[in-house]
Amino acid sequence: MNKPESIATRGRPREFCVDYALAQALRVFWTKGYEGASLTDLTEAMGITRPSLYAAFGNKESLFRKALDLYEREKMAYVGQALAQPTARKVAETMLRGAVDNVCGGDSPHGCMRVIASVNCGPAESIHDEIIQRGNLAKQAIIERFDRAKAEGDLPANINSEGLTRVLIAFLQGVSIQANMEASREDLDLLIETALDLWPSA
Amino acid sequence: MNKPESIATRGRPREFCVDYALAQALRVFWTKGYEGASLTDLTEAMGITRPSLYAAFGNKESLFRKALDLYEREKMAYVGQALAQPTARKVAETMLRGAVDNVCGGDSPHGCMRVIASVNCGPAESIHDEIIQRGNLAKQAIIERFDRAKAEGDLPANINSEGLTRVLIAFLQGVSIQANMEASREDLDLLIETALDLWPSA
DNA sequence: CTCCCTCTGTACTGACCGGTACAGAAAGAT
DNA sequence: ATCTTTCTGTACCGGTCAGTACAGAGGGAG
Repeated sequence: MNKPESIATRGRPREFCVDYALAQALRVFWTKGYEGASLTDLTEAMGITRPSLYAAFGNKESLFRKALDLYEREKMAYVGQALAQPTARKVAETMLRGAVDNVCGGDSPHGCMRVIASVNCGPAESIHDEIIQRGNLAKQAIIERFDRAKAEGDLPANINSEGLTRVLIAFLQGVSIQANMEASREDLDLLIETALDLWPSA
Repeated sequence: MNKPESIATRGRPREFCVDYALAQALRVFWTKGYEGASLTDLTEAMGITRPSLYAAFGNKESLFRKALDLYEREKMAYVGQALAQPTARKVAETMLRGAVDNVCGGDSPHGCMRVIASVNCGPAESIHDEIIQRGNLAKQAIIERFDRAKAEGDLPANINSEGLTRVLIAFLQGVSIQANMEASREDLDLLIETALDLWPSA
């Protein structure tokens, strides 16, 4: 896993695996946020030196973006699965359980990387903006899914889709923040079970 | 407001008002978090020099603790008011409206200082721990209030008090995070109105 | 007035930050 | 073998961080 992928190129071949290094960088950013992760933290975790990092990933900010891409691709697959569920309740349930799994998963750090990074991005304003933008895309997708659910009759017609979406997102953010505040898996399960008890029925 | 309080002491009198300076420090910590607030940010906002800051407040961490005390004393008074409401629904409503007011209040920054600081405290682990501890105190108070509500019959008996408390806290954290992600007051009002629609009735 | 005490601003410390210049090493190309 | 290209590690850059040494200023006490 930690070896090059060697696609026959010129010059001295890279001595580390870019994907593995990126995965390690993701772990660091995930636990410490953007500002909290220093280049020393990153290079030590990735097992490479500073110039190698800059040659392979550009700079800290573009490394973070690549790590965020990886995070959304691998760790937030449950969002897509959730949207594909047949009912609004199943959408919420899949998303909430996915969030808890994501946050409690074995050696994984605590909290959602997007939430952590949005608060902890420091002076890198563009990162904050990008996270907001990505979040708004997801929010829109959920709103449209709930609109469809209302049309299909598995959500009461008097429900405000955007309001319910913001509530669901608040639950997800609650999972993230409470996990970051040392809530156990049982605590988080209790949170989402109670949340699902409150969820509107058709 | 920016003048000393002069309680007749020996030595050269302090030339600034400690309370005013602390209020300014609170604004900086609130907007930037613990790590994000540099001593330069703080001293400029407080209108004093570094040695004055250290003489009056100890160091950055103890200044933060004093600012956090001030925050909880002045900006989170609505929590106590909420707990004194006659019904569980009123408790939740008062708390949610207070949170939105707190986060949207005029020149005030965005997001709850405790949420921001808990994520953004960096290597100062003791601050993280202290915030968790203070949060747990509030959580326990809410749990007990909901237990009382169940005994008084204004909350269904089959409700799990701790679960409902975690849900309410998740709503509050959602208000904070979504405010930090540039949600408008209308957005936050929509969030809490929908949340209150879901709130259990007796 | 002189002594003492505490605050004031200037100017500094060592450590760390993100980022890079440079020389050498390792591969393909010729 | 030599050239070119790209990666490697060392050692450094200027800037900023939290924190402080020091001398002077301004007050009460004697």
